[in-house]
Amino acid sequence: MERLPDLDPADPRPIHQQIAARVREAIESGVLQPGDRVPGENLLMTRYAVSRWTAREALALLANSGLITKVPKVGTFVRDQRRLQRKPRRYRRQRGTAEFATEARAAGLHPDIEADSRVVEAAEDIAARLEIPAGTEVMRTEYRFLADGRPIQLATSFEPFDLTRDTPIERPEEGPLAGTGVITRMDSIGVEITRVAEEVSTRLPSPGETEALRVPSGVPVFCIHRTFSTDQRPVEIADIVIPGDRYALTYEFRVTEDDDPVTL
Amino acid sequence: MERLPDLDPADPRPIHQQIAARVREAIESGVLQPGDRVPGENLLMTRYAVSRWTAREALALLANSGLITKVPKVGTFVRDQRRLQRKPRRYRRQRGTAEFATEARAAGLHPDIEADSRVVEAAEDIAARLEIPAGTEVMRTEYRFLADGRPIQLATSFEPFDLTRDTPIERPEEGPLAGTGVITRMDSIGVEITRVAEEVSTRLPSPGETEALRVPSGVPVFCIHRTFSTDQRPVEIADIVIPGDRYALTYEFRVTEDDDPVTL
DNA sequence: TAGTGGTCTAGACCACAAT
DNA sequence: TTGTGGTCTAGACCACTAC
Repeated sequence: MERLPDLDPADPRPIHQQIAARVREAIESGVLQPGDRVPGENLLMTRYAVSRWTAREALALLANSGLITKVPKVGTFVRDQRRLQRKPRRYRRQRGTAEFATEARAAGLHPDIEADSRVVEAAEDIAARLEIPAGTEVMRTEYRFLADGRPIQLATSFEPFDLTRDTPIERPEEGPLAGTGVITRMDSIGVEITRVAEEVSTRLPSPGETEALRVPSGVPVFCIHRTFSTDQRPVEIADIVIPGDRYALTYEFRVTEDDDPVTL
Repeated sequence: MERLPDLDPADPRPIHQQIAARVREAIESGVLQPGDRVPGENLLMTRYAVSRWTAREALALLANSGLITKVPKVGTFVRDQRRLQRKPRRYRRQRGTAEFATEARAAGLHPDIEADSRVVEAAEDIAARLEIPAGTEVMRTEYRFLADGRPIQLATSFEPFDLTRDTPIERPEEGPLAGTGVITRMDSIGVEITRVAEEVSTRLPSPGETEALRVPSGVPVFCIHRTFSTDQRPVEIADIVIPGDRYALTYEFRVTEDDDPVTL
């Protein structure tokens, strides 16, 4: 019945770590395939003659490292580790469609975008990133990106309101240019975006993000701070949160001489 | 003595989650500052009249989300959430020094690099990324990057051995060009690198990485697959592992017309 | 020596899913 | 109905740190 090997009495590690190692080896060697049921708490208790806590802790180790998923009242299963999607990050003019929708369709998924815009006063950190005084009016837009109905990306963008006030693109996701992307929209009011900067960090999701993105426990998220700028000033910043298990971010450059900047 | 508020009997959440929420609020509100001691298991047991397990689970929740650090036999402390270092990613010729050493010195740290090179036969995945047949000889180099003696970055690089065999740069970290970076080294044998691609993913560290990088539990790592190419072919690939709590990756582009690629 | 977190036992009750 | 994981109690021994 049980494929898991015995423990090694000479192993100095705690028992729960040894049990976790046995299960891990079974997964990494392919004995247990993604989606397979992992021996549960009861099974581990009897198999290794340990208490509930020890078995539970062993599984917790694996769940926290993202190797397995616990489904309450159903069982524990090997997680699928594949990264299904890519996020090529290039920025071009005249795109005609926003990044996300293009990517999703390329992956055969039906994209959907929910957006909620309102004018707010810029907080300290937002103001600093937009290089405007704190308290200045900005248009803040919260996005939820859905693929086949599942939320897959969150973003909050800020645009200085003095730029877009009383223009057709006052609200990013309304009007004729909805869904075309920042560069196209800004172009339409004569604002030429020439630079993009992204700062990528990673962390475990907050409880709110766990819920909104439905990420399994133990899966980190990417957090991207993106800035679109003209030659003069930043004109849009966005904070983007992406599940780390479903995306890889790709960046490409061309190497140039000396102090000349990079290109692809 | 205790600043933590009482629990709400009407709260439907499990007790350990409620306790974790109280501690979390104390940290996020600034009552507990980074480095401060967090109420330990014994204190939580008496404060909320719960068992050891409940108190422990509450702290485990916070530790797994990276908010606190448990130090065995010493106590539990609020983790410093600041990202101390940046990793500007630009690639230029004639750099003279490898990326890492420059970055570290800029941050006032003493850099140190350990490297171990050997010739191996390329496995399937490595061969595919280098666009060579599997089994071809490659020079594989394992790096450990230290800052002030602490390991802070791991990398494994692969170079097709037919390129560098019997040249002064056969082993990347030996000879006169040690520490100068791939672009400079390849230049010296007439191989002109013109493109760089990075694919960034994130995950929780493997047990080995946890140990090698000494990352606290609950901290994800960046995993970067980097490819240096000439106009003809890939000439170096590297898998880089970086603690996610100490680095942010920055990428900058210049926006270009239509199908023209990106630049900074 | 007192206090900490690490590890572990041996129980218990629960709601829910699968059957 | 059975089995699952979720939650929780009430103990225990340990090694190590701080004092």
